[in-house]
Amino acid sequence: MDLSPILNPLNEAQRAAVTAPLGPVLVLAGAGSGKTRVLTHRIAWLIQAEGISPQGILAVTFTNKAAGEMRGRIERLLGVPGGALWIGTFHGIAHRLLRIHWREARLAQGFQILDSEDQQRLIKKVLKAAELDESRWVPREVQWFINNNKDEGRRPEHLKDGSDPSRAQLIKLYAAYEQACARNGVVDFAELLLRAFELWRENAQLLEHYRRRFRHVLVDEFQDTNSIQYAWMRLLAPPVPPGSEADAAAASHPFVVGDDDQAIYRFRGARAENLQQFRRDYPQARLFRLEQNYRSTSNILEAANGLIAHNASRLGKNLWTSGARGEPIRLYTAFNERDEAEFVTHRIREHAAQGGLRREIAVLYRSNAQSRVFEEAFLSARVPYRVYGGLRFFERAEIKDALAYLRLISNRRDDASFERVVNLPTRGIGAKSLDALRAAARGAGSSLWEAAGACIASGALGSKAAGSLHAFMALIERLAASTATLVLHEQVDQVLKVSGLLEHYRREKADRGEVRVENLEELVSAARGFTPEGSELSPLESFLAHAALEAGEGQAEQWEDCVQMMTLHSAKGLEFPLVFLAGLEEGLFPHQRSLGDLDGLEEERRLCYVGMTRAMRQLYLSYAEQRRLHGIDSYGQASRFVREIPEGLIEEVRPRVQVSRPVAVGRFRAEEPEVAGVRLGARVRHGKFGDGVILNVEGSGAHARVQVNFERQGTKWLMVQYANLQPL
DNA sequence: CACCATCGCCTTTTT
DNA sequence: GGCGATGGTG
Repeated sequence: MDLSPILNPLNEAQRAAVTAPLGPVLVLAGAGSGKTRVLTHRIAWLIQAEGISPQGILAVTFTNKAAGEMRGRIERLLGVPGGALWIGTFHGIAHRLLRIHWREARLAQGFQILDSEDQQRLIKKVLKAAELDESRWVPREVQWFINNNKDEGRRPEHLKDGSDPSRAQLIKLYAAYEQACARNGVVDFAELLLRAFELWRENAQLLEHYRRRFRHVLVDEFQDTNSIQYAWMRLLAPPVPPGSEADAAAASHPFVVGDDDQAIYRFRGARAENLQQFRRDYPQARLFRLEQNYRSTSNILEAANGLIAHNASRLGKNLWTSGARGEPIRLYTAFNERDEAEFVTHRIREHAAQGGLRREIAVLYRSNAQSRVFEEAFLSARVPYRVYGGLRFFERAEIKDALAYLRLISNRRDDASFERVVNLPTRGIGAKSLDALRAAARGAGSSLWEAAGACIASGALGSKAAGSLHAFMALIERLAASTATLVLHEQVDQVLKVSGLLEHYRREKADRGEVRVENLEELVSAARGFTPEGSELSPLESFLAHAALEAGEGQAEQWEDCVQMMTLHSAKGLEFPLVFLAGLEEGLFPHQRSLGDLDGLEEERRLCYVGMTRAMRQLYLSYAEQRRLHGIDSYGQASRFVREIPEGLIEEVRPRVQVSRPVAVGRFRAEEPEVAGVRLGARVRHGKFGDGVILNVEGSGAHARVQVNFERQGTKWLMVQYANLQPL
């Protein structure tokens, strides 16, 4: 067999990792060092050189995008379809297992998946049922508590309240939420993982089956695994205790690849320590380091190295490149966020004018909300762009409405879907009737659907409401029966029409409704283009699971040459010749919420590192001195990350004033504030409130307002015009 | 019960 | 700026 296509493109370190003898392997791979290449070539190597069947290989990634890419690369490498390989995200693979073994996992057949919004809705319902005040028990926090415990593998019965009454309440809520999920036949993201773990832990035979089948488990982005994912992998590929070499032939061979400097998912329970844990659990593991970067110029790499060196908790490595020094990193200090967007637009047009492709360009930002200003600028300058993430297709309200009908058709017990559409379009089933239904369902421990049937039969509802409800139930039953024989997209189409949903949105006010109708039509074509996989599910069920697991990227148009816009998180694993890293301001990036804690700050720094190392040839950094966010203006300072980049690598771009040394902290334009003494951070005296410090400035001229933190009175918003502030 | 206007709240990142 | 809760009106 000719192995040269597998081995030739590799450098020495890569080749060593790819051809490592069977046994546990840990690859520490820096940004741009060919991590994905090593993973895919290892798989090809296993198949072609070691003679491993593709069926015996399980490859796990974190995003659907990465999974798709890996499958494509392997197919190209081997020249055959990689259908037999199990490649997917942790969630996707867990889902696949649970579909096959729903009985053993004690799940409902045809269980459905909650996305985080669905989960939050359900939590709100649980709170309501428990008659708890949402201001005291914030749904987000309850959600966090539940998910966090699931990510650590803890069920309510494992938790101790430590005689803390509010903790005790949270534990109760967790338990109540679990019951609600079971009643409704639904499963959230964290549950997929935990359930798949418990499935194996509690079914020795099943586990044995999969251990025999998947001798080769490859995990990408290992620094982003959480406790339960690690435990799951360890269960599948258990460490061989020293001295039991006799079993070596039957051993599993985990091959994990990661980079502690790119750990950016701590907020959802990821534990970068799993890299070290792996070395402790698999002491015989071979360690490979990939430190040669093939992506970026040395300027960019040095800057990124310099930045990340400010993190204390690192395994440590030194990325190097033999490539050219390249152009300096450019820093643009924008007047405000619109100026920032215009600057970027301008540079993009220059790039295009010189024959560059727009798809070579990425605009990266910390949070999705920042995309809007760029979109507006690109729109008016007619720069084609594509936004990744943000409001995704399957997360749109009208799509979720349609999916709720479909879910109800495939599972009557899905209360969340029931509530969502029982009165949409309005059919005379109001809050009162619903209250009665909920009470009945709670009393009987049944689903809303069952309670509805019972209430109609017992005459517990008014005759009008009972009639409407009956009509609704008949509609669902009719749809279920009449569409059962249709192909998927006709099924979806029928549901949209017969339910009245399409008509409802058609009648909605002008443009808003129009977009929604278009989206609903898009849903039909999505269904048309959908190929169900696996035989455990009906096409409809399969489609619904797909909708939850893969929220679907926004408007595609992949063939068009577009500027790529995305958050730093979704940029991981990608590379672009030209990168704009925007919004580098204290409070925005690093984000306000991480300023207080060191671990959070280090994660933000890694995020910045990830962003910088996406750039191949050119990197632009920018920040705005004034930014309007959530409707209010505030003044910002350059992010500390800018200052942490070694001097001499950055060149400041200043169309108005030439300043050589960048980023003096706390500097403001002299001409900006129009009222004397009204500057951020200035001390002022007020006739009534006493002395204070200016925290924020909003508006200008006669409408200018300032937020002042008074020593005695706390913070207040004042009209500059009337406040008569004395600068101190 | 439906519809509309208003107010007050929050606001990171993803499967 | 966007959402849900709330309250008033038809």
